[in-house]
Amino acid sequence: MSRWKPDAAGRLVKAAITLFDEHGYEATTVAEIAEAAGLTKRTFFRYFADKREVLFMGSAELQDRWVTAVRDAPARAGAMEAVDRGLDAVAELFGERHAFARVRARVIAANPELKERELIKLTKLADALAAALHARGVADTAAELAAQTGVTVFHSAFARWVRQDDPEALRRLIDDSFADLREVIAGYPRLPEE
Amino acid sequence: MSRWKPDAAGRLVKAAITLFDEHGYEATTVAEIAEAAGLTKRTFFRYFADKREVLFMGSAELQDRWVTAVRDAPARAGAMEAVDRGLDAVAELFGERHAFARVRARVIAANPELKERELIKLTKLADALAAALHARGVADTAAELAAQTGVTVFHSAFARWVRQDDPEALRRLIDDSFADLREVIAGYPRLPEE
DNA sequence: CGCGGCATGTCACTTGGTGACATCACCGTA
DNA sequence: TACGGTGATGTCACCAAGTGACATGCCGCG
Repeated sequence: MSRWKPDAAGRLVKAAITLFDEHGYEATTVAEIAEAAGLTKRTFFRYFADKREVLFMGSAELQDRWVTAVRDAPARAGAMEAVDRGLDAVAELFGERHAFARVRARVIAANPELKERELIKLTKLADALAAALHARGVADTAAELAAQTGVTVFHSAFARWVRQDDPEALRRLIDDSFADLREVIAGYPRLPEE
Repeated sequence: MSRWKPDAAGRLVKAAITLFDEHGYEATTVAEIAEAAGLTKRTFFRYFADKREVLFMGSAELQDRWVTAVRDAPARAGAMEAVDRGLDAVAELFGERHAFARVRARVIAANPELKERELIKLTKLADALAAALHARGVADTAAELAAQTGVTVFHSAFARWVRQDDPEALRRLIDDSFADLREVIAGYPRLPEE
């Protein structure tokens, strides 16, 4: 038996999400989380840069999958299509984590600090996607906008996914968002009256 | 002569942006800002909920103008067009603040915490716009997407505006972003090859 | 056997942020 | 003129996030 119980980071995440869900994010101190995981505050900060970060471990994996899929999309696929390919991989990734995602989403929704962190993660994700598109030869601004649009669509669909019960519904919800977006954009500009 | 020097909030903002620009955001303490403004730390927190907020006083005005313009757009204007109407008002608002906006943008860009705050302000802005669109009869998801898209376009254009020298260029840059976006979206989906 | 690395603990410290209470010029009113 | 209320500010004590320096002690390796 080794000196320490294994998976310290995992224990911290689990303890954190449990306590956040029970008592709220603000009311939970890092010391409490650490204690619940059988560790100390100092150790918590060795694994996570700050208190919020404990809820965002998985975001790197999301980004990796999506970016990889964009890079590997067929050369003839346009920017938006390449982005959409990534969403297949992403939807699959979340399929089995519906329950966890729901709790996590509830905790995040209840706290502005956590929403901020989520938004910056999404922005970094968009930046990474834009870079991947750029590498495919998409022009600068177009890459940026296609990436940001893909993230927006995903975010919108994800929000609905955690509000309903079917873990398999994510891909369909994404398609719905895409369709709505296309309609919204297609309708503009109308005849610029004046 | 009144008991206190006037415009405490304004003095705090000015002191803060100066110090942030000179020494960096993190290296500047709230106590230092307050002292530079001839006040105390406690008073700083009476005007601003936290240290970041001192850089985001103006965002309420941006939101008000945009939302108002959306509400007042002609009834027959579509969602995206109503959003675009607001951008006229917004572009005008920023015309005379190019210099200040540049310093502020530099400070924000240099610090992740501040970027987070900016993102959540933009999200709240998008939410407010979506609500205004909803009030115009636009369907839920469509309103959300149109609003978020408008904010994305604005943000992209704004970032380019502070990187160049012409204070009047904002509206044109917005139009450029819009054009790029339309092109990106219009190209998708191609034939969904299998 | 001994030694060094590495995950963790201990401790002291800075800073953001808050609650409770004190201060005191200004203003209206008797 | 005196007097009491109001409101912006100051003072003080405190909590929690986050960090740097250093201590500890199993584990594996020579």
